[in-house]
Amino acid sequence: MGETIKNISKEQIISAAAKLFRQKGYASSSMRDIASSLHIEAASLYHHIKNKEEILEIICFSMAKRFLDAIAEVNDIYFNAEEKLRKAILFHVEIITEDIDKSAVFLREWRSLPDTFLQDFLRLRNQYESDFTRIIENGIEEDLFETTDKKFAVLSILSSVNWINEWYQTEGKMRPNEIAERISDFVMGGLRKKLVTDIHYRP
Amino acid sequence: MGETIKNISKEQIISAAAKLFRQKGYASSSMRDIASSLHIEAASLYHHIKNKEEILEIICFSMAKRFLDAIAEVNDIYFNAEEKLRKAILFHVEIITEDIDKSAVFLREWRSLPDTFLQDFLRLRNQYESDFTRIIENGIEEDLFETTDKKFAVLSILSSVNWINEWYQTEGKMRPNEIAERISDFVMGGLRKKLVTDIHYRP
DNA sequence: ATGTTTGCCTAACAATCGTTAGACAAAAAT
DNA sequence: ATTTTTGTCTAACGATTGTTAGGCAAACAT
Repeated sequence: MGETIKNISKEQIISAAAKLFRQKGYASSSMRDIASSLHIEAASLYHHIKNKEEILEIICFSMAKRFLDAIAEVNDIYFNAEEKLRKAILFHVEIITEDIDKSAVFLREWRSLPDTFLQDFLRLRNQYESDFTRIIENGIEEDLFETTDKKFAVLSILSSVNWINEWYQTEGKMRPNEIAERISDFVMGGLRKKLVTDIHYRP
Repeated sequence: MGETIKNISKEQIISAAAKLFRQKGYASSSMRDIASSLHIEAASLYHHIKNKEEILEIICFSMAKRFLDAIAEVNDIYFNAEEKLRKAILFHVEIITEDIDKSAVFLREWRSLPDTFLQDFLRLRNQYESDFTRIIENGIEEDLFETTDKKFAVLSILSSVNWINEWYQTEGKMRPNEIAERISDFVMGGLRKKLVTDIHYRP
């Protein structure tokens, strides 16, 4: 018969699970589904992982870490608020497009985390949001941005960036930096041609 | 003992289900969960509905109809593209805030629809998107809007509007029309103070 | 060469799932 | 007054769930 040893790694299990979780959702993906996508039996998974919830935890928290590390880097390096915002958006898009499966799980399936982990997770998510908000605040202080409601602006920006997870395809022709640029342009106010200030515009 | 007849309506079942589907997701909400939230037994549900999937179908398609009717009304009544866009956003926000449970299911849980219904559902969703896109196109023709990528603008707008489902609370102080106004303002380019044209700005 | 560890397997478990059958009482229709 | 319909119930079904126990062969350590 075939080899009995296939040496599946923990990372392979996580990736296979993420792919399924994205397609069918966490609750609808069984351990047998995950196992058979790796051509092993469900019981074999437990040699590598504690249980099903651990898989979800690892995906959600590793992605959270990536996002938080990215925005920390932005705040370390750049000073100008617009540069910061553009770079933050670029990093965000890059992280999402680098692994659409895991980022889909991060964005959608975190609700299935057990209660204690859910609280930690939401803390991290709030941290990320407030780091983003800080950038907008910087922009306002620098007299670059103008917005009535910071919180609102951040949520609009993040929702736009997160939405790319719904339609992005690796085979697609649009590269992450193109996507990030278009979102940035749009966010910076690209849609409307005539602003109030344009009333005074003289070429 | 107590009354044996409670006369639960189909709509009560749908609402109770929507509430649970929002909290725990479709797959993680059992028929017994739905039943016990109505103080009846699971088997009793089947006097009112065909099966579990039917509940999801009804929620998803009734919400889809609301959204499509709303944007059809916008296109019937208004002519100016900015008015259209603002009204379309207002209706969208109103529909979402009117029933956060059902709209959450519409936005998140449609993936669990059986294949045939899923295709119909996505057709309706694309219809809505292209109705929205048409408004942006109108705006460009009217020389009101300026955007490199229409599809992109629409997706950004819709994602921003849909995101309110994540944080909106009925008890919150913000009314739907306030929310719609802020989103509209933001979308119309409220964030950035200094545009390229502002280089030439002379007060 | 021998013993230990690793990585898979088969088999089974209790729990829970959606759903159906059939009984029974209240309400409505005749 | 009798029949029919309606809305619930209890009980059970087969399937599937996450998980555990225990076996066995390959790989590794000594």
